[in-house]
Amino acid sequence: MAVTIKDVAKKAGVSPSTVSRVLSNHPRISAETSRKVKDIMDQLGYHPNIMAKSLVSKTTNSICIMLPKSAEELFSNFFFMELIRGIVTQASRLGYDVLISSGANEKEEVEGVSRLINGRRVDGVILLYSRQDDPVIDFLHDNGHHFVLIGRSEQYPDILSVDNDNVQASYDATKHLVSLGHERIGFVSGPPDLVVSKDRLQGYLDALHDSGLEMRPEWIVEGEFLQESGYRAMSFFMNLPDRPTGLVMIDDVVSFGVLRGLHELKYKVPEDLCLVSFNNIPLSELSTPPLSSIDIGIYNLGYTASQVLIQSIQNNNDSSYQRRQIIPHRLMVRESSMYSISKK
Amino acid sequence: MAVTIKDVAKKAGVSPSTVSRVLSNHPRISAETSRKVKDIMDQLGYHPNIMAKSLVSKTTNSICIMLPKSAEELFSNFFFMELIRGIVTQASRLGYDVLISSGANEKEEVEGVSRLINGRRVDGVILLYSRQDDPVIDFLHDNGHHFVLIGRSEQYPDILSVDNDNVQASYDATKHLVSLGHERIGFVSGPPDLVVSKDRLQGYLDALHDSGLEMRPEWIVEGEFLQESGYRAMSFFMNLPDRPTGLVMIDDVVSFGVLRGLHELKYKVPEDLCLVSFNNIPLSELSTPPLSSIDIGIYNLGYTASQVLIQSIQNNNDSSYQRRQIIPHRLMVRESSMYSISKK
DNA sequence: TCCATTTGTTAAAACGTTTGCACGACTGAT
DNA sequence: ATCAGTCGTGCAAACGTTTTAACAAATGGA
Repeated sequence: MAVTIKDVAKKAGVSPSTVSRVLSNHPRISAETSRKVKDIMDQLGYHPNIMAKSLVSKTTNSICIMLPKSAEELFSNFFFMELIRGIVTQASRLGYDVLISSGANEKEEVEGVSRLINGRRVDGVILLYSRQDDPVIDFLHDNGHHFVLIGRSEQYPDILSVDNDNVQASYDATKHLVSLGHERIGFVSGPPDLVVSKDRLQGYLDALHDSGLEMRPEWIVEGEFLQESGYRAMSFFMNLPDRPTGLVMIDDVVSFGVLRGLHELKYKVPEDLCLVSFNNIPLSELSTPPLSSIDIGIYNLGYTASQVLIQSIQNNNDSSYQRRQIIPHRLMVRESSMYSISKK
Repeated sequence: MAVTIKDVAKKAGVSPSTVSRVLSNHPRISAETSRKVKDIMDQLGYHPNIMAKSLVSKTTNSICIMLPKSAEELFSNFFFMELIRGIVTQASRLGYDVLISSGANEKEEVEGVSRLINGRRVDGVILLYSRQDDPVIDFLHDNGHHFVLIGRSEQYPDILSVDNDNVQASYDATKHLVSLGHERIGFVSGPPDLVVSKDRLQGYLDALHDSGLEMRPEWIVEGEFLQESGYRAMSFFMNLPDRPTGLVMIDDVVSFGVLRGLHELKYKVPEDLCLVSFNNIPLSELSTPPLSSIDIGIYNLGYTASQVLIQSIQNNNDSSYQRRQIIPHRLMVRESSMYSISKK
């Protein structure tokens, strides 16, 4: 019923092979034949059957995104949506389709990816974030599949990855507060099994150390990427006898929780507490007060991940491409951190 | 190199057909053979080639989401992410994969969908929102493809769709303000070419009419689903000689713009202006003050869309399933609208 | 005991492409 | 005129499945 390459061939009076060659711009096809076949193709409304093509070429021209089970909890939705936009845009530009896979738990995640990869439905996988020990990474790595990690893996430092320099970014954020005269600076971290939490904590520690500032364990709290975490952290900090005057936070959403709590308790930002956080989601510009935040180039992360993955697929890994791409970050200074501490 | 059905067959000492039948639980396969073949399958690590399967079965077990060009502008990111989660979850439960398609403009959108549908890569399409005249809908409808619209089409009232009763929802929101004694109620709408804008405007008008309240053209403004729109609407309203005391807004993000503007101008919410909006994104609970909002069940919209589409694909449309599914909404009353007007 | 049915399996065709090989028709240098 | 090379095209095999038709063996009712 659907029009196939044979229908086109018959009507054009050529062989199916010729039609196929027209399709792929084979050099040894005469301009005349090419034009004639092409005419017939859109006259009949021909569309190549992608499945048949994949079957013989052993390549699917599609990649998949593994959406972690807890996408709704980790980071903000903006983060994922923006990442997906970047991925889809570049993939589509390079002629690749994007599939979304997910799973309710790690086992399902591996099964899903395995089905797609082993079933030859996708050529490669993009992993959206990096847990400390990720069975999906194990699976992909051990079986030699193409994949790229958005983030960093401690276990496999040599896999393809796209990441920010989170240590440096956090260093910058902390130094920004230091430069304003803050000497008591706290840190609100994320789940400890995420590499990004470790890196950002490290940058904070480095900055304190380089600035000759005191590091106090009670000024460091862990949480989730949720407003509640920020809220809790805030009330913890504000009840401390010797509380910090500045805070670096792992994610904007967490900061919103802090902001909300401070507002409820009638504290003033930035006068009572200066805030700097990460990710620079659009709402951080619109909170009261607007939030200083590190822009990590989310779209760019996704875009580059597509780029790198597809490059790797097409060159079958033997490219001289950088194994690890670093997307630049940039501190956006806004009102929430615009308050200098005068040294006494 | 990859293990195929033939490898399994050879090792098990049966024919490929038998292996295939084991795979599909054919009734006329002996329990013994079945077990033996299954053993060999996971001994060899066999995974069926989905492409080959699709080629002969003429069905792909995947659907695609058409992500509109302006996903980043329309509605909030939360909206899309939540929709996608709902879609992917239910699709995966029903054994379907989900592809994301997008395009920089309407022409590219049609091309993308056409390539996927005509190239037999997907069995159906989910459209994420409804413009007044959408060439993608025309294409899918005219060629008899399976698709479901999240939203409503005025042009094709009989297509499969999943939607809220936006007229009623907006009616409820407006009536809520009326019940608090408000008599001067404004409305901030979205782009006029979106059906959802029309419906919500209609509900607002109906409610005013049923309550015997005055409708003033200057109390209705159009905008985008952006904070800026809310900001602009706010300053327009507040400069009116006879300004409204309550506002119904098409989207939470717009409300944030309004909130921000009011805060800058030192107006108080809800005392100076009561606000009710739509979509109930998580942040609306966390704004200052928390925002009254209509929860439209976004996840449910996506979930149901998958359900309906796949049902339609599998029954080839001749099901007795409702053509149009309505997802219930619910007004979440919060501080932004908790202020009664005493009639003078 | 015989025929009809059921049961378990196989051979082969089909799905719609791509591609290596072959081959005839030119071209142009000898 | 011959030969080597190039050009344009076709044949047929291959990709990994599913499925129809066929068939041998087992079963069982008369």
